[in-house]
Amino acid sequence: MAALSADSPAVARILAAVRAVPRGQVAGYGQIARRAGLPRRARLVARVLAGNADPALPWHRILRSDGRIAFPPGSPGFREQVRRLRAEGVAVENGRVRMPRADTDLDAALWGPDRA
DNA sequence: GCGCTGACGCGAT
DNA sequence: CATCGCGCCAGCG
Repeated sequence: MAALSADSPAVARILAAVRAVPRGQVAGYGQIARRAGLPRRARLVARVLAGNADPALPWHRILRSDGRIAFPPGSPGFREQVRRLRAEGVAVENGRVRMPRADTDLDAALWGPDRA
């Protein structure tokens, strides 16, 4: 059967975290894992997405922590992801996306919102 | 049971 | 800012 237990609570949380990413926005694998309550499981997130069968799942909004597309440049998955992101208005340059910093909140807390 | 591989992450160079 | 190397976890031969 499924390599990954689709009914596993961990997997369910991961999928939920992925679906929680708003349209036109992106998130990192590690970020998703963290939101799912599974720190250090970024690779697990990747594996879950690889095995997903839900066309409604916004898997294309998931990128590496540095904003880079996880697929090898030029590969089918790569092009498809770029295509979907651009369709949502996300600027993709050279296979990468400007990430709004995972810790903007912390930065604001330390330096102040008007510091920028 | 062991070792390789991968849609990862982060610090060091 | 681009690369390299090492660490982490889970699936598969």
